[in-house]
Amino acid sequence: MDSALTLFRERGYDKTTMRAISDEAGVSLGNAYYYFGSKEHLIQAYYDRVQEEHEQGSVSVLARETEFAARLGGVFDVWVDVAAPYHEFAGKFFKNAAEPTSPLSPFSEESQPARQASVALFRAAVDGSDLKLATGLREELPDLLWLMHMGIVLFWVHDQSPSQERTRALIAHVVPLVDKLARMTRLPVVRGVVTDVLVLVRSLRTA
Amino acid sequence: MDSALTLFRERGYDKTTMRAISDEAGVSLGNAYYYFGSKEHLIQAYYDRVQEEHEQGSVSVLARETEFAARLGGVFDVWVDVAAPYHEFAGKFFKNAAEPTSPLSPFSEESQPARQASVALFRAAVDGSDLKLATGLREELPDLLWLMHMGIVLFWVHDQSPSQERTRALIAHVVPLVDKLARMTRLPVVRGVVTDVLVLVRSLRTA
DNA sequence: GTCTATAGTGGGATAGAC
DNA sequence: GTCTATCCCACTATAGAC
Repeated sequence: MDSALTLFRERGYDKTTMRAISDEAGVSLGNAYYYFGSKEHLIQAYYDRVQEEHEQGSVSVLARETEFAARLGGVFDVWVDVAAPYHEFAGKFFKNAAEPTSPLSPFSEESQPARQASVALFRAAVDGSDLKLATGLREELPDLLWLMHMGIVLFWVHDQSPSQERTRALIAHVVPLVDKLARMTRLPVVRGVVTDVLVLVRSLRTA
Repeated sequence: MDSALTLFRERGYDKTTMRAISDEAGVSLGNAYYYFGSKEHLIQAYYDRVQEEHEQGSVSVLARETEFAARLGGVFDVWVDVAAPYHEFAGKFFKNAAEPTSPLSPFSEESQPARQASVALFRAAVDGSDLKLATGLREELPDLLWLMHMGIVLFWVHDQSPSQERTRALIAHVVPLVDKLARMTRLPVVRGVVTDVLVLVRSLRTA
């Protein structure tokens, strides 16, 4: 995995052959395939690394901040920081992850552990905050925030601005909005809609 | 393109070789490559076909319905109908479209015409309806609905239920919710949030 | 400029010996 | 578990017909 990640970074995903990776790792081609079912499976290393660093990087943010907006924005920002080094060929990764049958898909069975770890991060951001929510929403909100995170990732992958500053601007704009919306959920007028959303989210999850 | 689409449908994308496609079309392999730079370029045929049929199929819906929810749901449903025959290999198509550098990406320069045509469909759904909106929202809403459409497509690609009934259920649940939300935009309490969203959407588009 | 035929190459993936 | 040898097929190259 280390060999693969190094070479991916040096030459890009497409130009890195499985033969080069196995050579670099000092094993035979067949042996590489014994451990990794396909070239795409090696991308899992990148995922796992980003996921792990995202968790570690978020610790200090979540320890420091108490306001919901600061916690959420912090967690989003940390992801952009840790993912940055691989932004150039993240598109290739993303392409492979986008296929539903791929084990790399963020919605796949195989990536459930990573997904749950990520959702847990957002749950921590919510739970440790000052946020007061409509009843029932507290349970589902982390999933919705994870989904929003996926949207930000999609934006980031397409973001060609220097240092991905457009993505950072998006986060800076979106977070206060989410904060405002979340606090509005307790208003009587809004409650009906919140209930509808919760019913929808739950029906999707159970099927 | 017809040969390719037929074979993709019969055996799937991976099991269809370029040789088989060129044979089926009665041309040489080299000639197939003369017109299509790669196997993936043939997917463009599918993309174009769905877009065209989506427009055509939506005409009768938009002529028949006047209520916003019915018009929007109709347009969403028509897409699921026309895309259905190719659902099995749609994942391959989607994979291709997901790469930011790909001309097939729905966000790319090259697919701007198709994207605008699609947005126009949603604009028609809004404009011909009974819907009353907060000022300013009428202009941006079609773009937001197109984005929602992309979300539904994402769900559809991952949907393994028979006849993609989960996607249809999603549409059936989401449309009334959107209708409700859209009508709420004129309420005083909600107005502030609507303005925030509009500012955000506009700032993203101009950059 | 459009097309055919044929002969490659490269690299992802696999079979099967050990 | 590790290897070598091989398959398969997307893709390229080329030479030439019309």
